[in-house]
This record gives sequence, C-alpha cells and structure tokens, in this order.
Amino acid sequence: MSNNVISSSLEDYLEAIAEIIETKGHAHTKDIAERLQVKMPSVTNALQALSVRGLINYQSHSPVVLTSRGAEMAAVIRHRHSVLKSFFSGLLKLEEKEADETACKIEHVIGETVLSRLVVLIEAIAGREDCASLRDFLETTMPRVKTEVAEGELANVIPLNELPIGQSAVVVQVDENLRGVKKFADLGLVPGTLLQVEGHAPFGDLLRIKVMGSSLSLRSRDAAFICVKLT
Amino acid sequence: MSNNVISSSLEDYLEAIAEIIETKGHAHTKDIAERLQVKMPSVTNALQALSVRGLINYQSHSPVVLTSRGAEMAAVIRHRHSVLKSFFSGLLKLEEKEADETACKIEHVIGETVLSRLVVLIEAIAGREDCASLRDFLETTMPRVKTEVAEGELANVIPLNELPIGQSAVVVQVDENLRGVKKFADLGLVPGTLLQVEGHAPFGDLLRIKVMGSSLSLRSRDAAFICVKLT
DNA sequence: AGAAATTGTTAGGTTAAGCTAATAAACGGT
DNA sequence: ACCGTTTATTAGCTTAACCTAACAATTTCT
Repeated sequence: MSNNVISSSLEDYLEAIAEIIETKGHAHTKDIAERLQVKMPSVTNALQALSVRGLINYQSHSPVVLTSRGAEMAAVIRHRHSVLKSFFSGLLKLEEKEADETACKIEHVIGETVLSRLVVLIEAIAGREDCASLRDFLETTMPRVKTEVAEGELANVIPLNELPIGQSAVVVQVDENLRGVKKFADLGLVPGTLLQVEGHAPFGDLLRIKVMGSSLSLRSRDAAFICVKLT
Repeated sequence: MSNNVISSSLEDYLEAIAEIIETKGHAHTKDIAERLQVKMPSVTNALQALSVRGLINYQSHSPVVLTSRGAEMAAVIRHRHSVLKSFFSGLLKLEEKEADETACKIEHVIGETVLSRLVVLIEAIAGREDCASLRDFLETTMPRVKTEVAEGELANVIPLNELPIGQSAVVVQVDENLRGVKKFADLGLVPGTLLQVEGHAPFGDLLRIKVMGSSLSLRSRDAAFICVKLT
C-alpha cells in the first residue's frame, strides 16, 4: 500500500533534481543543496528517502538518476509549478521571481481539479475576444497593487516575556485580560514606562524587571500580556 | 526580535480559536481538537506555544482568551482565508467544502500583495460590465472540469521493495537503470511474472522473493527499480 | 603519482508537530 | 456533598526535516 504521495519537501527535491538534470546533464549533491538552500547532508538524506521510495537510483558518490516513476512524478510536479507560475505572472502580474517563489510554496497542496480549472481561467482571460478590456485593466492595475507589510513597522513591538535580557523597552500596552492589571499599574507598568529585563529566574518561570529605578518580579505568563517596544 | 511570524500549524490553531470563540463564546480544548482533527494533548501543546508568543491568555483549565495581538493576527489570517475561499468558489466554482479546504491549505503561504491582487481580480470579474460573458463562461465551464486522479488507478503499482511480505504481485516494469537488468530477466523477472516476497534479511538490505516456484535474493535498492502491481 | 582542494557521507543533535497512556481537575446528577 | 463521567494536562515517544562536525572519497593540479 504505497500511496504515491510524498512530502512537500521530497517533492521539492525531486523537482530540483529533474530540473538540474535537464539543464546540466547530471545532478550533484552540491547543486541540489544550492538550489534548495539547504546544506549537503540534508540532500544526502533526502536522496536516500527518494531512493527507498523507488523514485531515484541513488548510490553513494555516483550521479543521481530518476527512475521512470520518479521522472513521471517530477513531470507532474513541474507541471503544477508552471501552471501556478503563469497564473501569478499572467493574471496577477507578479514579477518573475515572486511568481516563481509563490508557485513553489503552494504547488504542494493544490489538487488536479484546481489546477485544470486554473488553466481554464488563464486561457479564457488570455484568449477570449471579449476579455480584451479586462486584460488591459489587469495590465495597468495589478502592478500598482502592493501591500507588503512595511517590514519593521510592528516588528519591534513584542511581548515583554520575549524581551532579551538587558534590552530596554517602553511599555506600549497592557492587555486587559491580564489578571491584576491594576496591581501592575500601581507598580508603574503603564504605557509609556521605560523598563529593562534584569534576568530570568532559573525555575518558576519568573522574570525580574527593572522599572523606574526599582525592580520587581512577574511570571512570564503574565509578562506575555504586556507589549513593549524596543528602544 | 520577535518576528511576528508563526508556523502554519499555530496559525491554524489561532484561526480555529478565534472562530470557535466567535460562534460558541469560548473555546474548549476539545472543540479545538475536533475542529483541527488532532488529539487533545496536541492542542494543549499548541496553546502553550501561543501563550508564550503572547497571542492568547492561557492557563490550565480555564478558558482561552485572545490577547489583542492574538485577535489582530487571527483577523489577518481569517481575512486571507476568506479571500482565497471566494476565489476558489467564485471564480473556479469549487464547491463550498473544497473551496474551504483548499483555502486552508494555502492561506499560510500567501503574501499580502498576492492577496490584494486576488481581490482585484475577483472584483473585476464579478463587477465589470464587460465581463458578463466571461462570467457565463466560467459558470458553465468550470463545474465540468474535473481531473481528480481516479484514486487507485496507479495506486497499487508500487516498487518491489515496498511490497509487503506474503503479498503476491505481478511485475509491471523493470527500470532500464537497474544494473544487471539482463541477469534479472534471465531469472524470470520480466513484466507479467507473478511473484511473492518471502521476507527481508535481517541485515544487508536483502529481499528474498519467490518467482515461479524458485526463490532468489536481491538487494532492496535494486528492488526499487522493479515496479509491481498488487494482485 | 601524490598532495591539496573539493565534494559527499555519516554520526549525532535540534525543533516542531503530532501521538498514546497515565494522571489530574472540573462538572453534574443524585 | 459525593462519586462517576467528561475534559484537560503531563510525561514521554515518534517522525520528518533540518543542522554541525568529523570523516571519507574523488578530482585537480603540479
């Protein structure tokens, strides 16, 4: 009962192997590692796994060869990739690289039906007479739509329990769900207060912090309810 | 340096929690487990992880509450989900359940830009005057496009090394990359031959198989090159 | 041909996410 | 108010996918 299904990660390896063989004639461990941005031992591992599943012919120190099953499977995977890529670049007008990366990420979880229907959609929009103005619209509108998070805007607001020792920060918000908010407020833990983490207690999940000169302890569970911003 | 990014799995938990709280008022471990199809201890684990990251307020045996950060994040995730779902059901005409499942699978790896552009595409096709005929086309064509693998067509063709002991099978194909194909062919290992696995040798990676009355051993590496079909 | 550089593998560790079995807490009916 | 049922947690194991460090094999250069 082999189920013809392999993990996303192995699919990536198989796809990479097929492509490297196609362009360079043979896939070396190092090439695969570079392409997938992993270290060589990870590749060796993956090759063994693919071999056990009968998808490649692998023996130490000799070139990897796809078996017929492996080649077939690689073809399926590459097809998925290329359909997705042309959706992202052709309709959503993502640039080459981003279309490719996005396709990579979702190619492992897309079924045949979705894929075929995507092809229908792509071809309808690309080919139909009556879609000419839609095509113009997409061409001009899509490239203007960019909403990637400003990268760093919220990035340095973190919960107090994740604040590194010694780093100083300002209280941004104390969550209303923290039990005993009032008590903490009395101690000075209100938005705007500058504080520093002195250290973590070895056991008991305690955090020692320094607030306005004096220091106090609180459980790191509770600290999670206090958001601070690095200064 | 908290990076505001959590794993796909934790995103699933967060999304589930937000939805359960919304519909039932409070999320119990059991509800979450059922919704995500995992066992309760896995939920407990996840809750602890979310708690450490300051996304929920969690203490043993008391109801889970989203922190403000958590609620915000859940909203983002649910938004991704709903956009994707409306793409799959509105344009590709997948049925409710499948649209939902597909959205679930890819919502974790889609960036903001792609999402916004999807919205543009969906709205353009749904709203533009000049897309009326495209809408008709999609409505009638999509539902007919179904290519889900026949489920079981190729499923019981497996490499010989994965054949369970005792199970009998027929050789379907011997890969041309197997070294010494000829030798094996002489022993009767050609397409059409009926065989059975007698057992695996404790060490040495050997497989003992029975072919047409006589028995022979081969390395399981090599067996991977022989595809058999269960009978 | 043999030393040096490159490439590949093994051994063993880490993390995330799941699981089962055992234990503990909370709830609900009499 | 108790006891059994239900729900939740802890402890400890498994697997997949990665990693580093150490070792082994293969090329390349002279």
